[in-house]
Amino acid sequence: MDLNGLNTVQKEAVCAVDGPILVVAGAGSGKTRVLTYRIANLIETHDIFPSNILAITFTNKAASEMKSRIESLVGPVSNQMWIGTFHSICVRILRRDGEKIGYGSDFVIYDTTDQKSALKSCYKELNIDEKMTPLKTYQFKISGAKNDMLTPEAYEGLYGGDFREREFIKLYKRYQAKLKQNQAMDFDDLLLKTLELFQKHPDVLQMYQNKFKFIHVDEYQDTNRAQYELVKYLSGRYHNLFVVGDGDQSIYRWRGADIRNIQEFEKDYVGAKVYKLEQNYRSSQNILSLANSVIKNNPNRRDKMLWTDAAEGDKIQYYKAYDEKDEARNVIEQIKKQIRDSGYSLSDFAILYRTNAQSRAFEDMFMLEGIQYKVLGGAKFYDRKEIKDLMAYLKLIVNHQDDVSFLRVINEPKRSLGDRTIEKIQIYASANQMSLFDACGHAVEIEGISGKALQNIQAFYKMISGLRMRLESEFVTTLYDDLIEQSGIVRAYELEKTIEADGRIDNIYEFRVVVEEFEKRSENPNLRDFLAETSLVSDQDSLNDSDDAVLLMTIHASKGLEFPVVFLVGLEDQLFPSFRSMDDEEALEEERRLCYVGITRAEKCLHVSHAKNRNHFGRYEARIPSVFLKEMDAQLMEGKDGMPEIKTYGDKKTKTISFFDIQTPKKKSNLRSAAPQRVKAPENTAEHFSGYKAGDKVTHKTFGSGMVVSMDQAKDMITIVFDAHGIKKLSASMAPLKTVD
DNA sequence: CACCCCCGGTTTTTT
DNA sequence: ACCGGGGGTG
Repeated sequence: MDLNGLNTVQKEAVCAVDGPILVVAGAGSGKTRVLTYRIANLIETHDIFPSNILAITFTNKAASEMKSRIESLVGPVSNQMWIGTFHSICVRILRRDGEKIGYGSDFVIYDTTDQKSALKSCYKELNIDEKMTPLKTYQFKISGAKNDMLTPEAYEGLYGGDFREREFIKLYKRYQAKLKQNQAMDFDDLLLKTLELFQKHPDVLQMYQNKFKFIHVDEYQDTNRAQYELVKYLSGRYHNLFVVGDGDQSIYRWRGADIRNIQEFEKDYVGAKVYKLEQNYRSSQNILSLANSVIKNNPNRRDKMLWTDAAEGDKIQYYKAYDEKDEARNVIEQIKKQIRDSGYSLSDFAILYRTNAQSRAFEDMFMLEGIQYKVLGGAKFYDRKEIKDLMAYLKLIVNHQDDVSFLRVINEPKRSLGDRTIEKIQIYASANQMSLFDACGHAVEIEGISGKALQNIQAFYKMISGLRMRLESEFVTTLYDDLIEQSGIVRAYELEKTIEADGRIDNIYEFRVVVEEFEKRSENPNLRDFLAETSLVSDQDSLNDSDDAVLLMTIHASKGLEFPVVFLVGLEDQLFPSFRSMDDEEALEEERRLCYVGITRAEKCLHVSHAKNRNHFGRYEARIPSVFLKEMDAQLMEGKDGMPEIKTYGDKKTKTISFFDIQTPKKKSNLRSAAPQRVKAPENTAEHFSGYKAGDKVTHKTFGSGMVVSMDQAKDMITIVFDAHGIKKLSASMAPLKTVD
């Protein structure tokens, strides 16, 4: 194996074979290279069977890229190895052995919309009022419980004593029962049910433990508790676990990711070896320095300092826009200028923003100028009504227990089957313990259904059953064609004769291309796998290198990607950082990491901008610049208006690391040796902790009086319940707190 | 009983 | 863009 293309640390990490290994990989430090070479090296130098290797990536796109890179190094034997996202690997495991925990191999996956529909039925059955508690509230709460790995029963054990939780517990139980009855799992269930399978069936677990002698996890900083446990289980026999990640790029706390998983890896896995990749191969010196000037404001981080051999590069281009239209106009002006002067092409540019809604202004302007662009995420193709309807049809064909999909399509297109008729079917189904679809097979017996309604129900039943019978023997594309023909969905849109309906028809045929591509690519194409794959696509998966278009996406969606020129836009208070992170230290730190991720996507040139005014929910509002702009080192920036004026009204001057501090390896090593002492010295904060204990009454400058609930000395965090502001987590050493006697 | 039109509220980030 | 509710029509 030729490892000459790797630097010393990369080589060391690649060549370390046994035991737990953590690779702390800063942005752009070549972690994908390390992962691929490590796996290729296992196969080629150490004669490990590819079937004994598991690799977990963050997106399906990353998985297929890694797959083809490994294949180019070791050849097609690599097909034997398992590589995919946590969710897709769990699906694979559950298809095989799910029946041991009550799920057949034809279970379907519910996305957030399906989840809402299922919840809505539960609301109805339990007489819960949507106006009192919006669906979303309980939807988040269920996901939160699942992120903490709490089944309804476990949740009840913990909180059952609280009468305010009773409704939720009832709902959560009903929801899980409904999913099982429908033979459906939501995203969180894919992980939890796999864990349940491992817990209840040690033989299954053992089989996988023996199989996966070498396990790899990318983006380990964004694993949640369930994923952590899965990895722990799977690596339980051989302990050959190779994880790669960067605490500074942890941006999914809100969906349960726990940064402690990476921070405490060495504690969790005794004898772990740690390698730090600190040389950046992606960005210019200026971009890197800017990133460092922002991220260093996070108090709780692992010591790490990225450096590069690259030249200083262009200064960061700063622009203060009048409003969001002016911001978009400037971006386009800059793109045109750089294409003209520096020979870039459209696909070299990416526009990164905090929220999907921000894409609008840019899209309008690109459209006006006739410039090719592509928006990742946001109003997704798969979110269109007609695509969701077709997906629901396909799910119902695969799994006729799926009442949620049934309800979605029974009267789409219109079959004169309204609320009353469906209610009658529901009553019959629940009285006879069968699915809504099966009840349609007994439609003649249902009282009050006759005439046209009866005929339509029977026709629907016949159509779906007919398609189901051909599931094994027919091409997926043939089934799809027959479905759109027999369901009459296209015909109904044709009759509308509107531009809107024509657009929907186009989408239906575009979706056929997706089916076709799946069929070509799969070894054993079947509808079940098509649905799973389609349900688990991420934004990045739709990325196509051959398109020459400017890319627009959220910073979250840009994770793991890189672009020659990046526009980081909308750097405004309340927007980025988000207004939701204002009261919460940890959330603010996560926003800062997000900013760091955005900056480090850029290779050669970075533009940052904010608008003084912005249309927000239809209101034109004055905006103030983001605290992150304040933290950026002004010496690295230039702009039309000279230096960003915001630097002058910062309340306290933040120390800026000028790029001289990290430019030479000498200085770098100073920083590296100095910092661990800071991290390893909780004594510094111990006095603050000795001042507090749980139950202490305290006052806070802003939040008023409250009581200490708990403390986390390692993280310097203290949790307090304030009388007027609820629970807050604060920095114990920094927060303006006083004890009250 | 089903269907259509109109109107208003909705958006942090996502597998 | 999509959904729900309200109200009118057939």
